[in-house]
Amino acid sequence: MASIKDVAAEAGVSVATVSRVLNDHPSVSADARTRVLAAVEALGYRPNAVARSLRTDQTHTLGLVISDVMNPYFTELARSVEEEARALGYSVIIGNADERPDLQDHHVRNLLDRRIDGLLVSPTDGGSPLMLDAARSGTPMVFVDRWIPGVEVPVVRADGRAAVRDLVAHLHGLGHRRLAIIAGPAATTTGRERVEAFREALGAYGLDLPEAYIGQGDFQAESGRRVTEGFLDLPEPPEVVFAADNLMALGALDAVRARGLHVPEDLALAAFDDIPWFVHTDPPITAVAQPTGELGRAAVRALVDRIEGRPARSVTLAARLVVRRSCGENPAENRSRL
Amino acid sequence: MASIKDVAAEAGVSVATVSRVLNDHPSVSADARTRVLAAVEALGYRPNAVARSLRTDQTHTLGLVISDVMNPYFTELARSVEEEARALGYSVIIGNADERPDLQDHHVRNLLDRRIDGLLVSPTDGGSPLMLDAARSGTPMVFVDRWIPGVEVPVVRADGRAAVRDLVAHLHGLGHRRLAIIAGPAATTTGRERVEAFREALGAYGLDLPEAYIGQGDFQAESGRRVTEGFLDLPEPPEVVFAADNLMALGALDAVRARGLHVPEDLALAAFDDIPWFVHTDPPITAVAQPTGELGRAAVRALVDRIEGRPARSVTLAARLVVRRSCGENPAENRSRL
DNA sequence: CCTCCTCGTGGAATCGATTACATCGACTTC
DNA sequence: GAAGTCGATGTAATCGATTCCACGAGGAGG
Repeated sequence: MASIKDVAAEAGVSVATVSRVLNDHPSVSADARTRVLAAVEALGYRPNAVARSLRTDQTHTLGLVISDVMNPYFTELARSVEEEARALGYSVIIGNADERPDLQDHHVRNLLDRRIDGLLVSPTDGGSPLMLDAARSGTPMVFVDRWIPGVEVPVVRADGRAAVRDLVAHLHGLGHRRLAIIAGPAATTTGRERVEAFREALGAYGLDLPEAYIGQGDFQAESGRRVTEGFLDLPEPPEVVFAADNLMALGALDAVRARGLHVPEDLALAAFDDIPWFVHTDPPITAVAQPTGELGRAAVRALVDRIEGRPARSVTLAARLVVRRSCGENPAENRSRL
Repeated sequence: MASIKDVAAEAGVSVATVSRVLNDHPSVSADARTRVLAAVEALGYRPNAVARSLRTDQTHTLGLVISDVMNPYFTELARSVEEEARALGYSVIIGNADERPDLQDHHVRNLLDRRIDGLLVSPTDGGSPLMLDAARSGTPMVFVDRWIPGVEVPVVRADGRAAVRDLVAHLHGLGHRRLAIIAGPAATTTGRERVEAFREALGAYGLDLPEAYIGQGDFQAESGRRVTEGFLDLPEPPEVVFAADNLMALGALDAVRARGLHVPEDLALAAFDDIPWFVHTDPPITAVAQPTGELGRAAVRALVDRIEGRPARSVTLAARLVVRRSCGENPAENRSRL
């Protein structure tokens, strides 16, 4: 592969001049510029990004470590992150932690070794020593979706509180009184917050959330299935199950169906995170929708602000309720909604 | 951030010795080794992967350019690619082409500039000059899922021919005679092949595939919807629609439902590519399942073989039919299948 | 005892870029 | 006409690693 020296030789100038042309530095004669450009063209020269990064100490690369690529929510997040990053002149390297702290650490270390300019993380757990180090050591960092309390890092996330209140109002309006939740891991902020928001919203209607109605999931479909089976085995099963993410909702749907029961007649179902597939399930699933694309874009903007020396602010966007048919039909409510 | 010089100073040895310890070169005294290791620990030193890559001309990184990350098939492929690569000591940088040739080129160029060790591509189109160049220029390369005919690059893919025959047998057994297909872009191999396999299988039953029953899609949901509407508007609409990928099947489902019609009573539906969500749609969708994970792993193994100087072979794995309820029920067939 | 290996080690070149500094000619300005 | 300025260019240092080569010490073999 041709290097800058080959180009310099071909154009009959020094490597410094070639570099100047390539980085369009002002003081290069028109003549030299055209000769260099011609040589570049002739040799099919492309600058070596590795060498450039070593010298400039910038990789123009962002690292994104997410908890689970197979989860459509994170897929969409990753996509919007890459789009915005590209628009700002950065590439993105994605690391999939698969909800495993050890894998998360592996990716963080790998990205740090590659000297990425900044790190976007949706932490799987409460914060490994490595992550805390990274945050302190000065690598620009932004948390997205989930975060680690007590760490001085901007957070970009959605607040589901209001939407969960709307959801509970919807459920209450449909006559449901025994509401259960499939929670996410307590080690994650989203895992804890969603339970809290749910409990708080129930409180507003004089309902409480008994221990038996809090199932411990791990954001994967299988746990949704397991927890739902537990609920159905209760002497007094809940009337509604609220899954704290989309995959666990899927598992819940499975569990209900496996018993020959139906949603919403036998058990109503709602989920946190809206995804395109929820329109097509049987029945379509009512969900709390996060502004996923906007989250990804805002996170990248915040991170690039930090990288380029501007102050980065935390951002919180509102989630909203999308009513479909999985909790039952109410003639008074808007039912044209898909 | 500490460099190898700092470690050398701290340990009282030369940088050469530090490097030897780090790459466990045999001729280093036990004493020097422990002193270096202690210094590494004390300084929290991590080798700079950028510098290392510049010197060794290896990045231990694979590039993966896929057509559409939001498509669950490719998400799963990407996941298995990353897993296998990690097991073999490589990282993966994913580029999402979004079915756009210009974006595909952008990513290929970017990855080449970063001097990745090898490239895994599922080409969006028939082959841009850039891609052909890359293939010729010696960068190890492997095509996965889709490929470009006439280019000397190993291909790892699934052969759906037998499964499509099984599908047509299934449909024929259910009494369907008017079968239509929503094809993928003619620029892609999978787009063309699936139509061919379908036509061939129909031929075996004395059925043919009229032009009117071949709808041109682009592997995105919206095109599935549009084509299906076209089919439904035909004077003699088909009894079955076979979508050449999962997203177009989703669009087809939408279109049917939007007219107040039902699958499979009014129109049967089958898809190429099986995904977890097909179990949960209404009705569950019959699909040709590719061994996606195995494809990803085989592709990585082939690519790493090429990178490390071993010969790489093309691999073709068989797809299989998964019967669900979207084509109608047949008492004679296995219906316990989800 | 001398020679020849082997082992452990350090010095320095190298990878491919960027960039500070020096140089040189031409032009302005008094 | 001398001094200073400015634009275009080249030389060489530099980034952080790896690795070739040289060198000295110590042991084996004759």
